[in-house]
Amino acid sequence: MATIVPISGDVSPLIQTRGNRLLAALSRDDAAMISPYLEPVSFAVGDYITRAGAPIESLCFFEQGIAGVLDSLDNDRRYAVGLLGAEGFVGWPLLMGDDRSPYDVTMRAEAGRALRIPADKLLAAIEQSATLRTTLLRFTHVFMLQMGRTIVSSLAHSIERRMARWILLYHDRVRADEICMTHEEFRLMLGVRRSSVTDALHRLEEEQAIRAVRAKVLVVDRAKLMALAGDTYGLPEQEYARLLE
Amino acid sequence: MATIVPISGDVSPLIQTRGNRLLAALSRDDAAMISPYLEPVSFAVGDYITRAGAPIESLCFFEQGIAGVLDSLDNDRRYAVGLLGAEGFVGWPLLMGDDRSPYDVTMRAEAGRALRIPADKLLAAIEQSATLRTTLLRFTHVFMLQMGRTIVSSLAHSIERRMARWILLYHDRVRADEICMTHEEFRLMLGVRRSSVTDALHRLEEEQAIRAVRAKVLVVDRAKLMALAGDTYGLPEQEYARLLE
DNA sequence: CAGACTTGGAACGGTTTCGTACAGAAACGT
DNA sequence: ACGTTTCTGTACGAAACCGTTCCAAGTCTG
Repeated sequence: MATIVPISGDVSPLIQTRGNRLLAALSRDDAAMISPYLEPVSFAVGDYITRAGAPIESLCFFEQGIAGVLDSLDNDRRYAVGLLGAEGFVGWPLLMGDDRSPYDVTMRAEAGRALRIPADKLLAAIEQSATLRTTLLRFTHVFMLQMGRTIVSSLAHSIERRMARWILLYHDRVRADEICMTHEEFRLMLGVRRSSVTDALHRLEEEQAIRAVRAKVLVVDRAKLMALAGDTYGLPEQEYARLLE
Repeated sequence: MATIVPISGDVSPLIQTRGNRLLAALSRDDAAMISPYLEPVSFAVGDYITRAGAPIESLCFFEQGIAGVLDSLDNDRRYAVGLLGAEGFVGWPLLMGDDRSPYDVTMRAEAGRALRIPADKLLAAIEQSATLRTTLLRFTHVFMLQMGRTIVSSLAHSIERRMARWILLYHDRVRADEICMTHEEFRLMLGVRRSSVTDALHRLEEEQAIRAVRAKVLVVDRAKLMALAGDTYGLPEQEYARLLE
């Protein structure tokens, strides 16, 4: 069941290499500056990387797994505002002059592996190196673009089309066509009731874009998903490539 | 018609002083570094400050007026992803290592006045001063928080409640209880059809939260609007106060 | 003043989505 | 093996929202 399935259709523009892509993009000097402080950590699905309101004590550069960035309303329901994997890191508010995390960040879909660095070490490093700082800020910027597209997507598109987008975002961040996602997981992303998820999944299945089995989604036709997502998918990914490669 | 009406109910936490609040928050040194390059400009309603995809040649610190940050889908419809006024500036992607603007930014509701600085001058300045850089990044961070709340708002709330939120965001950025907003303006923010705006406005009027006259909304009961907006309003504003004052 | 344009109000049927509730199916613990 | 939990499918009426169209009222222009 944990079989690695080759990626279907077009290849995901985001995740190609092992390890964290931001770290891989660093210059030799920048990498040398922070690597002594990087410490490997792992997370199980559901684990919290940060909690809303808590001080940021360290930053995590993911090597595997998917982190969901969640905002909660009235201490009640929670909604995803974004998603990231091995292309990014968690703790960006620190670079933006905030010492607390505004969001819950939790592992989703698959277990995570990351390199963790203490906040003070990284702050010292970006004070020294403008190129390091720029690299990290560029990722933050791309994440902001993703948030922007989440807004227009939720305003303009039906549940089915928004679902296609989220599947793509997950697909980009796993190394297989098999994505572990329960309906409840989708509910978090889409902010809809669980049975609407069921219906939308069935529609995507009828269109042969995916196959859904218990707690899993199989990407069958990536091109079809991209057609459904329209412009709500793609731009942040292109910008990542342009700015960070 | 351009009469200045005193602000009703609780005072807006955002705009109290004249001039740009970020510039006002700068240290003497930081201000001295950039002020030689600041040049006053004005914009009419509808004017573009930046266009999506265009290189960022200058940054604008608003002193008056409201700027809407708009994303467009399939070169067709446009949707607002955020709003800012004299508490912020336009051109933040430059600080994040991007030289192009991802969004259209246009003047809304009322004519604008701003101080403009060439991109290269500002880049040089933030290279010199970490405090200047932090101040500007903090605003960007707060803007990101606003985007996050726009996401949860559009996922969780009805048109009426989302409208209450946008009215508050506008209210904070004008110096009166009179806000110039056509139904078409709301349509842009809410991503709904124009007649839904009409209906929602009527409901808010019935509840005595606002009064709507042609092309204008009068804030009558700010507390009621805040109750409707719930947690989708307030946090970014608090964070602005915490980080920038 | 006359015509053009912008803004707002109302109505239609149709679709999407909601809230809720219930039941079957698969996985899990013991 | 058994009960329990998790995940999924389905159904119901109700509400929200949609696209569209038409018209009235206000504003602007010449």
